[in-house]
Amino acid sequence: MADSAVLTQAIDPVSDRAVYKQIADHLRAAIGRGSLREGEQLPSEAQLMKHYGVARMTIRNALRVLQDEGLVTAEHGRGVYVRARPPVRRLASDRFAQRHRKVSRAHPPAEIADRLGLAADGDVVVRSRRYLLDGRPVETAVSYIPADLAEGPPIADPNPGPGGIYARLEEQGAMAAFVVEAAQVGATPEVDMLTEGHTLARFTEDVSARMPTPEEAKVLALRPGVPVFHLVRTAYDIDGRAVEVCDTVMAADAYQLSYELPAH
Amino acid sequence: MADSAVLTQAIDPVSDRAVYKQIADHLRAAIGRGSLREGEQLPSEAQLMKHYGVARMTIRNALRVLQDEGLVTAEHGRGVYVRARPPVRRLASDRFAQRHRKVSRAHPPAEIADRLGLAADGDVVVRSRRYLLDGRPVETAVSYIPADLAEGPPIADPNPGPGGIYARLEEQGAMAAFVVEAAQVGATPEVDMLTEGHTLARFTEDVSARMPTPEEAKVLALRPGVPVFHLVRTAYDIDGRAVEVCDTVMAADAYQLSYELPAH
DNA sequence: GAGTGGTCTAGACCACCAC
DNA sequence: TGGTGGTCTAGACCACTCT
Repeated sequence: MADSAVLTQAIDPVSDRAVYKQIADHLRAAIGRGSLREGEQLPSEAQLMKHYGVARMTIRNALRVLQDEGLVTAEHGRGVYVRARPPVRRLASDRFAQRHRKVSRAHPPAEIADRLGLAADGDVVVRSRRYLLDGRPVETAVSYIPADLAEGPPIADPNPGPGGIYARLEEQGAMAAFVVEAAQVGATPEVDMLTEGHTLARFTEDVSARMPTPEEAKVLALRPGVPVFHLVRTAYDIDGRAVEVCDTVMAADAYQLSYELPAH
Repeated sequence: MADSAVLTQAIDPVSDRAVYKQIADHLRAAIGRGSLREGEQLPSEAQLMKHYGVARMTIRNALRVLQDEGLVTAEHGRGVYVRARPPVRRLASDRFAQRHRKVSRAHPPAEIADRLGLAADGDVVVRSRRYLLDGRPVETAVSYIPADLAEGPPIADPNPGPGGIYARLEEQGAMAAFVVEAAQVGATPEVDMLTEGHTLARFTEDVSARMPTPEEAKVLALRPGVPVFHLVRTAYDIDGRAVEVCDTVMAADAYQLSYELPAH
């Protein structure tokens, strides 16, 4: 563990700045200058109480600040550790494994129906899946395709069988398969199925970032202080019809989205 | 204020789930089903203590959970309020005002030099600016241009004068101006200057999301629980040379990034 | 069993806001 | 001036981890 001697500064109790914030500042500075290195354990709460001469809640408030900033993580019964900065990972799609595929037919949420140009009671085929990166769930995705565009057994079968969706589609002959690669995003390698005559022309992607809902935090096993990307991709055919909306939530510490844009 | 009668459920003190989490669950559900509406004030801490029969710290822990999730905001001396969900704002560039322009010449950080294909001691022109949206600072941006590509008075002058940068460039005749619009992003309307012969061909944008550093939170006046977008855009000319790197931090509650991608 | 962080109590004083 | 949230104290018991 880090010796608490690395924390030489004293607290000014008459300062306007709250004591717990001053302590957070000290600890943050110690991390910043490398006195506390990545992965290293911080002094325990008891040690910090003694070192700074304050009550436990004050120490805990200071540590909470650092946790909220994503600088440290607390591990119950073990200690508080300096967190490695979220790694910048370029995604290679082959590192992904898909699990928990689910296909169903339903009425779409209003916002989705709107994007698809459907009536609120229009039928869509819904495909949900979860992506794993090195065994960790990092992304959930739900795609919606108007029911009249998605037909036949493949869409109803979560497991396309040997050769994947391509093979099934070619056997049928009546379907066209499109590899949907969102430019350089790589984040959402996707195969979608549309009935013949619908050639994909373009996509739009709307990207938001926010803190996760409790459910998202649970599903994605997110540590406190990790936001999520919320990405909504709409695919249009050459007639300008929206043929798919894909709604994706990603753990932001596992992704860097990369886009390639023409200067035009 | 919301009547605390909207919170009808009781706490199970023998449950495994921590009491403060149960209380957070109750309040979250009340917000979710609309019993507590956007902008509405929650019962005060004192009322909640009485209602749930717990100590103040327990209530405060519950409220902290909701704050971290971005569902409520506390206002000192006033109360705790249900927060409006981060508005989806399509950006119109004319809503932006630029302030605090600063132009300087320096050695670039290692990562920037790397992207520009420069030696670590190479000179770059650095332009910093801050964008305001409805008077609120929502974005800070720093762009780096290799010094040998950016020449003459305009680049050294934060205030280009009447007619803007274009006019100055045309007067000089030796420079070409490029309007750099990151496709549909709209987030970073940008005018860059390059010496003649450098025609922009494409951009890459790398997008991350994370919690802000304390400094970023201060500069962008971020409320707790609001992450930031970190966007690094690199511009390439037709020869494949990186001619500008723009490093941008944006308040995630003020932005939705929109990208238009060809299906190719 | 010893040490760690997680939760909770029951107080206290303060700064800020609205009336 | 009274009510609000912000900070802080000094305890307590618990669950978890490691040895």
